[in-house]
Amino acid sequence: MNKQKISIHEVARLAGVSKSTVSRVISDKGGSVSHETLERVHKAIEQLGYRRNIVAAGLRTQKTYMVLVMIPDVANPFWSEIARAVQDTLEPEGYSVVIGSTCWSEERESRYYELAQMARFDGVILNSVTDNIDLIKNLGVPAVLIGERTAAQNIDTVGTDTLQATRIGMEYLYETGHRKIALATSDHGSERYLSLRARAYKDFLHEKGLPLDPALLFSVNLDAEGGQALAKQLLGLQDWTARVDSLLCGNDIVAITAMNELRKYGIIAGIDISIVGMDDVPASSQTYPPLTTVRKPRERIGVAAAQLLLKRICDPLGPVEKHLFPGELAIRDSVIDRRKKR
Amino acid sequence: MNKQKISIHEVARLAGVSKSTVSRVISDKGGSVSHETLERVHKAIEQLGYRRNIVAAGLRTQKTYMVLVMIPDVANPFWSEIARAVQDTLEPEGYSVVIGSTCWSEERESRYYELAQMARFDGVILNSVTDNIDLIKNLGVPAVLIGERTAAQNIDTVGTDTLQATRIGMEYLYETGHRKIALATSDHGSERYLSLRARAYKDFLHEKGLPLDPALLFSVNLDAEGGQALAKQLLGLQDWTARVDSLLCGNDIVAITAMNELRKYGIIAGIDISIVGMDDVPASSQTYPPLTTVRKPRERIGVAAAQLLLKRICDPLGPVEKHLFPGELAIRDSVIDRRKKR
DNA sequence: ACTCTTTGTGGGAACGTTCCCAATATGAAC
DNA sequence: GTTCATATTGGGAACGTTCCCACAAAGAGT
Repeated sequence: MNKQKISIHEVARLAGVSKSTVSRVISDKGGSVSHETLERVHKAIEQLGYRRNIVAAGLRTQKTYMVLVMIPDVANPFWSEIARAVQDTLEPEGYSVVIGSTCWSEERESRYYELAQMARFDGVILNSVTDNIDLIKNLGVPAVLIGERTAAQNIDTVGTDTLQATRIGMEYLYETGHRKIALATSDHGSERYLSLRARAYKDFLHEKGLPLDPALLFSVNLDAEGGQALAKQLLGLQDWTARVDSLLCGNDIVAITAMNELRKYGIIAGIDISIVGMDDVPASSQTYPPLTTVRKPRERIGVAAAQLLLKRICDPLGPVEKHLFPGELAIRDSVIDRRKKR
Repeated sequence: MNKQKISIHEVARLAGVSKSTVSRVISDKGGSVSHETLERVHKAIEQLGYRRNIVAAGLRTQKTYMVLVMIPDVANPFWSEIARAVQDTLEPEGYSVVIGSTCWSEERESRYYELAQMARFDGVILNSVTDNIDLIKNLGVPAVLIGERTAAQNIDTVGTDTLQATRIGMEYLYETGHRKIALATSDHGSERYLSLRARAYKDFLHEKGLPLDPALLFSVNLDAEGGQALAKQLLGLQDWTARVDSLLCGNDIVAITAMNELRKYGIIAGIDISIVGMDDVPASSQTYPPLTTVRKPRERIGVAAAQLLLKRICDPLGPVEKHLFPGELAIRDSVIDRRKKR
């Protein structure tokens, strides 16, 4: 908190130039300033300890060069790695990236939506739990969605191909001899994971001529508590050992905590039941046993989201784009090879 | 991107009042406006789809009501939980909290320092790797440090009592019969963890009359790679099994990855070697075996940091405060009870 | 010498909001 | 009726920077 006001006026006075010249020296756009004048201004800046007020610049230029990345769960490395990739991509372009943590809360989302609407950010990259897609569309600021939303056909979107990712998890379980596969996904947002993953799951079962047991479709929060709940629900399923030989989870956090919860009851992943995660966060290779999972290419997602946002900032009226990247299997030790038993 | 300019002037015109009256309606400070006028203004706002420009308000009031939390490793739940506590504390006070992820990079820190200096944030809460403490002191914006820095005696600080936290880890190991304790800490920042934890470590050994083997002081990055490096360095230590019976790690991430790395060589935590972590992040109870660790009260840290920042914003010249909270043991299964063998 | 182009500089106004102060009206107390 | 206090409103200026446009000077070409 400087007691002495130091704006470009004071710098201009000391350097013996106009405020326009000072502005030309300090602003990103610049302009022609002679070398001699440049030095005089820089010396005055240093002498006075002047610091540019970018709020003022932002008001004049209508640009803040700040981008908000709204992520629902900071503690999940999946999201933090996406944020990092966004950062790596946007910073060289002159943008500062900050993270808004929404904690899966619609109220917290609203708070950041308000900031975005009120000229605080030049763009927003987000994953959202809101059912009110129009809210995102009407932000009045360039936005890129991470993760498929069937209701968001006219918002730029980047993500993993949920159908394909779920499918390769199912395929791997099938190929390793599993026939009684349970699916654990999320009921956040009515048209989200539930329908896409459930669809892939049902399609696959149908394609292989396997029966669909609706009770094997679990809906839990995609966090640690959800993983614990999943284990409990599974154990509470009547005659579950006869009905379930494997579990495909909506993310690694759920898979890991379910795995550890089941161990408390003597049920060991990779021995008694097979478990497959989704994401391939760093922790999944650190579990015991290491978790087989479907890797989501989060760096690619982050980079693509950032690039799409840059494009949208340059051309607000350009065509909507959607980039879905395939997942890939990361085979570790949590899946039993049941083919030996056939 | 509205094509039609809608500022308070347009609202005022439609509502048949002055811009001052519109400002009184929309601004946080408010002012007296008759009920009838209030409704007219609100109707005009809705009709025009007006959105307040808080960048403009920020320039006038010299306040943005945004607080930056700079954290070095978003993927470490320790930091994300602190950020959440900060958020929970500051949001009801009218501040919006955003996270700047520095990724242990001094260059990235600098970037956010610049934003802070240039009037973008009302306050900053940070952990920092920079050796240039004056940089933080001269931010010109209220700042609260998380984590002890001996060089930062005149910056508000909140953290865990590193000496005490290290001590109770050592005590627990000692009481369970360990006499050859190795310490893994970080060399980030020359006066940081290394000296405080090393000091507590050396003091404790001295107090118990135990010999100090300098080779048992490991310095690694406090991340997953560091944990792997730690395991390798330990195994590369000549005659290590005779020299080390336990390992106190600088954080849980290091402990967990070291534990898993050692397992690859048939060395099992809780059976062949004892391992204690630091932090008690959620993952530490999910390991196999679950990790004994020193819990850092991150919610308390986050709340205290936020409160200290509020105080600093209100009174920039008030006395410097420092709050160090004690760690507490979270005893799980990674420590061998060696007392039976004495 | 004259014309054209480029470089460099300065002043004014814009950006959108808030706050200060003056003016007016109303109500209560004497 | 007079005085005082409060509620309400409006206009101007401030906040700090950028950009537009005008002007002057210098250099190159004819």
